[in-house]
Amino acid sequence: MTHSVTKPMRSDAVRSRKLLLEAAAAAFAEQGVEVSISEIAERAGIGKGTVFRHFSTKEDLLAAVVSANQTLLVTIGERLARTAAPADALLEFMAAAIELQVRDRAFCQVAHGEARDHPDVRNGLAALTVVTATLTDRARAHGAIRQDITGQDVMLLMSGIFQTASPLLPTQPQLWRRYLRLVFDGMQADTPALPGPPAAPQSSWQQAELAGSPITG
Amino acid sequence: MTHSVTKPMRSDAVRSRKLLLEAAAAAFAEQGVEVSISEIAERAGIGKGTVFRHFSTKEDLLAAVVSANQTLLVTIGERLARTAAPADALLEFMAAAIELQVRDRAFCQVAHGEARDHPDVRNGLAALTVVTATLTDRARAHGAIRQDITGQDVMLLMSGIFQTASPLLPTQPQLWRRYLRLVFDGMQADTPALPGPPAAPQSSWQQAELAGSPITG
Amino acid sequence: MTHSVTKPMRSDAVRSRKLLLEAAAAAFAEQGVEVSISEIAERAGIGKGTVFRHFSTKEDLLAAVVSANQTLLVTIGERLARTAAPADALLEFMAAAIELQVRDRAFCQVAHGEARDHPDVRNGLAALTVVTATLTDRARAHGAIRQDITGQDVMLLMSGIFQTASPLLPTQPQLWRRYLRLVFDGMQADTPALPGPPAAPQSSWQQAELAGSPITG
Amino acid sequence: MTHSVTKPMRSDAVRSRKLLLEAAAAAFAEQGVEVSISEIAERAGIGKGTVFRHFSTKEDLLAAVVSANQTLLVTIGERLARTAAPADALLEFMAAAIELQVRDRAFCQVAHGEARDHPDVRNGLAALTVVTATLTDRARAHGAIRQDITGQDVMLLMSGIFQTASPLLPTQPQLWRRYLRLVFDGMQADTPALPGPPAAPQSSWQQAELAGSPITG
DNA sequence: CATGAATGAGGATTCATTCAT
DNA sequence: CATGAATGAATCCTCATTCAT
Repeated sequence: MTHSVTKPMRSDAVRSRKLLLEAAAAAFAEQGVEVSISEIAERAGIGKGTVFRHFSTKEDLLAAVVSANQTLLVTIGERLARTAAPADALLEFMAAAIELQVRDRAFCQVAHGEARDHPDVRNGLAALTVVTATLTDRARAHGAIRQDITGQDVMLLMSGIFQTASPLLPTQPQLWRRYLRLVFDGMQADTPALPGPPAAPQSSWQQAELAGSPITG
Repeated sequence: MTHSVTKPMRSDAVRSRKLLLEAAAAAFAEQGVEVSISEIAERAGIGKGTVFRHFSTKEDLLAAVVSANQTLLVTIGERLARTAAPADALLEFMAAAIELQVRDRAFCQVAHGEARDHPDVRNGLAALTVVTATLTDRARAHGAIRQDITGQDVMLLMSGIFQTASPLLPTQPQLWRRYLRLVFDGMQADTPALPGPPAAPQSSWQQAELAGSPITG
Repeated sequence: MTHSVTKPMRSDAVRSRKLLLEAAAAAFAEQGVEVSISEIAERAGIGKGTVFRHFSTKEDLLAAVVSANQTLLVTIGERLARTAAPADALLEFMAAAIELQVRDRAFCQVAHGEARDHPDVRNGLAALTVVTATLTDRARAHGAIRQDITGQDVMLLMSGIFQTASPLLPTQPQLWRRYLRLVFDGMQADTPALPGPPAAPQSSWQQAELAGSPITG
Repeated sequence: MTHSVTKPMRSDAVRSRKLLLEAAAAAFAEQGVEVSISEIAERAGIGKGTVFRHFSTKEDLLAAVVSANQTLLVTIGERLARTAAPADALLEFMAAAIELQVRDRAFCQVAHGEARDHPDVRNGLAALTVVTATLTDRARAHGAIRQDITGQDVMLLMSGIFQTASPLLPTQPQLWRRYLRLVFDGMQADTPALPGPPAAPQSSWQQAELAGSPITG
């Protein structure tokens, strides 16, 4: 990940990389993963070749953008875990995650499998899983949410909420708050246990892949 | 809709069309709208040209698959509205919709704008909106859900739930039941009003298009 | 060409063939040789398969239409040769040919090589060449045109005139009369001999093909 | 037109573009507008993608080839207007135009409407119209041609002559001289006025389009 | 015999990626 | 090292022709 043993980047290369990542983040967010490398390069004001100098495939670039978001979220989650009360910390974390992602078309696609095999994305997801579990466990321990909710449930619910609100984002940019509130109410509901086991940990993605889709068979 | 005056289809054409629609439904569900016509044709065991004989563009084919799903849902919803108690009707309708769509990758993309301009899809959505509103209004009138939930909210929540559960579908095909329960609990919660206005009716999609995205600006 | 030894056509087949030829003539005239067999069949009110029952390739159909025009012209030319004065006969023949063809987009394309290899077209052209030469020779013998104009020249000039006027046909349908008059004046001009030899007889088309194009080489 | 502020093209791009334009000109000339991009690319010895890098549609490529010819002709005409006597200037201009175009199958198709809507072609045609009118007016003013011949007539006649001679080009490449002479004699003929009004100025093409074809109705 | 359903080769175009400048 | 020119595989779609009904 880091380049501590390699020669340090030239300053213009550093600048190019920054421009590229910003442009890519914006482009992926607006248009989804189908946006072309040409357009990203143009938005960054650099040449197409330079994109491939920094990231040897398009998927690497996407993974870099996605994992930067993941890292940011992890940081936010860790801070909240240290500074906020259990219930507040979890709710604020979910709000932050959703607000960050609701504007991001590519993130929805990633949630559905795009680039999920990339090491950086996988690592980011693992870190995110850890911090989400921490926050969830604290909230659960303090009775702020029902007993049968796991960190993995929370991760999926965050993803679901932004996807719920995403279609109407242009006209109702705050709609996600409505559904976050509703879902959080559900997370606190004092009703019989939720049906089925909680979501399995992330490694199930790999198993899923190996197993083949039950739809096809 | 019906073609009572038209000559009936030849049996081989009927068979081809059936194979095609099944193959297309499966392919779109598994791989999303990006799946190629060639692959669909191959899976159906027919020639590429035959696909275009039945649907003159790829988008028409997608719209046919999507609107068939929409029609099925509308039928289910209408039956439930006649036969089931208000709260049960709504819950069962949501369950049916989610179960039908959770397996469908293309449906997620449609929820995010793909093919939404196709007349068949638009009509299907309108019909779906009507029946969802009916069921929601009944449930609300009977006090089965909180007062500030609209049919449009329900449509978005259904879409969100299947998208929540979709990533883990291969290993945990029943996971959506968990989140449907949780959301339905949230829909019944006796807490202060949900923040913000409910989702605007569907026509806001068009307005959104005209208004341009606030993200880009 | 004729089917004297074969079984006579069924009356519905005769009717289909007539409808087909009329529709094809109109379609080729309006849209050129690129018009699709589907459209021709539809205009004729018959099935696509029936087109191929009557003409086993599209080129055969085109050749039939073209050679019907050629035959008609030959008939007109032969009558004029019998009934009109030499100069009038030639001028009227040219007028008839141009008027017939000026509306025909496909004919321009045939003039430039399309279907020229088809036996029927070749035969029609041969017959047309004969009658044109007859009329030209008579006119020349009577001093109605300059001595160095041949029948082949006249054939090419007819073709050129309708192509001159063709682009403006929609707005000025009578424009060809203007250029026929002008060319006919040129054919009578009392000036030094025209440069170069007259056009060679039609067989040169074949030689041309074998020789390859001087442009490419 | 010129790109004085733009970065100069890279030498390899210049070479590709030159190869492409030459190959395209030859291919369109020989085979007409129906020639495939694949074949053009192959003849140019470049990849298919490179064609689209230089011209974003096939029609743009065709327009580039056609308008290069138009520009060349305009230049020739303007020089002749400055340097030659009125009658000679017109005759030489017609000769140059015909010689340039007689080899060009695509040009015939353009004369019949192909690509006429492309801005470059339209502009080229307008410029060609202007210079032809200038030369024609001078010749008429000096009594070198009859009074009722307009520039528009001359443009159509040039087009007609090369189309007259085009079919026999491979075996008789100089045949057009024969018909140019004949037509020019006709343009000088001292006979009663030519029938009908002269050809309308070029804008009639547009009117024609709007009016619909009298053939179809 | 007529029909139109099925076919698949072929065409224009896009775009991630490679490589000469 | 940055650039953008070149590449060609892959995509959607058309249409002459074949063949089952």
